[in-house]
Amino acid sequence: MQNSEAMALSAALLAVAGELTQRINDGVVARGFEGVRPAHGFAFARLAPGGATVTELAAHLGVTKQAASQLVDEIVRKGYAERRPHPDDARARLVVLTEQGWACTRAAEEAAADAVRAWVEVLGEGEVRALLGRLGRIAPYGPVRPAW
Amino acid sequence: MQNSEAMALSAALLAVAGELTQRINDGVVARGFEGVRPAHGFAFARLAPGGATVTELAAHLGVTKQAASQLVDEIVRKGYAERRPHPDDARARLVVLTEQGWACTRAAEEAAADAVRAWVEVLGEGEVRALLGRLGRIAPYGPVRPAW
DNA sequence: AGCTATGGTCAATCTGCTTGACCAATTCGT
DNA sequence: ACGAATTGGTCAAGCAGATTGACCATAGCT
Repeated sequence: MQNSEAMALSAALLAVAGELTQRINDGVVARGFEGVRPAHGFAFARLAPGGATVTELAAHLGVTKQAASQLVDEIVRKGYAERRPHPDDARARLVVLTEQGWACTRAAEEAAADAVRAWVEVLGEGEVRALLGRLGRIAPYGPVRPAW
Repeated sequence: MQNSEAMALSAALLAVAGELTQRINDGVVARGFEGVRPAHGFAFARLAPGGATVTELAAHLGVTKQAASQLVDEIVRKGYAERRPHPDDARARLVVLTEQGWACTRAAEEAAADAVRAWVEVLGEGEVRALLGRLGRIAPYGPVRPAW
């Protein structure tokens, strides 16, 4: 495979990812959740199952814990999450989603589904599923980082 | 297609795109080009054919022309590009890559090819080409923006 | 008990980007 | 042809999100 093809693939991937992020965020805002940024969505995804500590969140987002702490301040101030005492560790605090935080997460899922629906219209459902399967096999572990 | 699947697809796409960006940038740095950020690569891509004005670059990157101008200052200072008078418009200046800028662009292509090669080993060349084809059909127009 | 590692915050600073003001050259309208 | 509006570009100030560094409280190990 030629270098230029690799570059074209990279460019297409980045363009699609950037567009998708934009669409999801716009969709969330359009559903009435103001003051949310894409990074918040990735935080919510980590908090959703059963909450997380600031340090865990920092690792998930690939930033310092100070930055994660600021982000938590922000989503707490906006009513999407709250800090609760950690059940097992008196040093730690468990950050959990509020009901509004859950609602915002559901809105993001709907927005993602809307965006993907546009792809299904172009490629067909089977192709999109195949895309998911292939991406899943090359997706890395490690923190979720901005695409640039 | 369920919302949760759309979310999984989005997450996989973002993860792959983020990882790819990281790898390309690391590869460029490893080839001896210091002080370059991913955004520079996208600027180089626009400048490569025959140069561009600051305003065109701003449109391509989806930022203000002031931000684009700063970025040009930076890559000029680092020796990757230079400002030349515009042949047709005395107000404008044409920003073109230097030889070092071209070398850096080639390094980025090689790094991209390295990253894609890892995918080929997992999926096979045919599948990767299919991926490129599918992404190409859903890739948007418009500026290249950070994935978040 | 003591020592070290870990979770978290406060404070200062940096970087990339935005808004706002402005100048020089071009293009448009009559 | 000539003044008005538009366009290309820079300067300056300020903001937002992140980083580094210092510090405290609790845990865990020996």
